[in-house]
Amino acid sequence: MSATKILDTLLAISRLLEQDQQRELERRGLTVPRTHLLWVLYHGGPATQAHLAEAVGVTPRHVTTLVDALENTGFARRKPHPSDRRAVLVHLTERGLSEMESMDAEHKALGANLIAGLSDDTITATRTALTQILERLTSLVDDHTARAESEERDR
Amino acid sequence: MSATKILDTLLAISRLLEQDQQRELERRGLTVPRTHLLWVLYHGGPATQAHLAEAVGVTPRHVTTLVDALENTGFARRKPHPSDRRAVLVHLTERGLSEMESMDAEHKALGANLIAGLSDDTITATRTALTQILERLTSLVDDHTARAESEERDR
DNA sequence: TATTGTTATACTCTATAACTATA
DNA sequence: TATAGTTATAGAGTATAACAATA
Repeated sequence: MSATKILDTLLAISRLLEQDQQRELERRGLTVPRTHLLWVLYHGGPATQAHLAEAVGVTPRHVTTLVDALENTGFARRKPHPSDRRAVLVHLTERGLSEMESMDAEHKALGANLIAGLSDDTITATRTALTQILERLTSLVDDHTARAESEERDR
Repeated sequence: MSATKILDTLLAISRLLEQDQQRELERRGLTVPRTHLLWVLYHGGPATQAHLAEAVGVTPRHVTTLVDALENTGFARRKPHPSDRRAVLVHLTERGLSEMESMDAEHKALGANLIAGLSDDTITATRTALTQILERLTSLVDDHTARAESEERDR
């Protein structure tokens, strides 16, 4: 009984989730990074590109590319910032908003569907395990980040 | 207690696993798709590019690009196919082999690390839940694939 | 002087179509 | 005629560096 069984199953689930997500997005004319940006707008309201770069975790330059694409496909729009003439505010169009709403609903349905039929005990134990795994992974990634940064400083 | 809690945790874990993996690969001078190809060579031995395209799930043309990159960085090599002069056999270099071995070891260590300290009952329940989730996701993706294909035929 | 966004350039992943050499 | 791999072309994600306009 290999110790990596759970990790392997998690990885298999990750791949399928990503695969399914990508297909659903493609069907709507979206991509993962663009949707990530829309998601930030959906939850945080109109924002400057500098803010979006920070929130999505890409360079400000790349936000320009993503917003260009989202404007061309009608999911978002730029408008001038009311008080800072350097900046723009990016906001969802009606189409962008309704896509986000329906994706939100699909997400909730999927979550319920995947665990339907499992006993309460099983669900509770799973939640416990996943929470620990998430914590360990988080600290692991933090460690690696710290190490990478210290290596960078050494150069 | 939202029904999407487990799904959200799974998604968070997926993101971290991918993030950590990408950083480890970058440190070694690899990318995810290139590593996927090396992984196939590691487990299946030398292979033609046509076979790799099938195994990795990309176009034969793209295998050319990936193998070019792996040759340039010294992880794999092409050699002529002994009996078919059209084909080449791609095989790991020593460097490619040793990287795969160390990644394999790290993968096993990570799997053990993430669940260390959890009770046997918790682990068993988690395994049950993840197995069901994986099954449901698989059939869901299959459904979506079938639907996409039938839509394609309608065009 | 610092910040916001954009032009310029480059690398990687990925695909389709057309072509060459060989089966 | 079919198969293996490559040249040609293109779209998307992503980054750095240099630059304009504004703060």
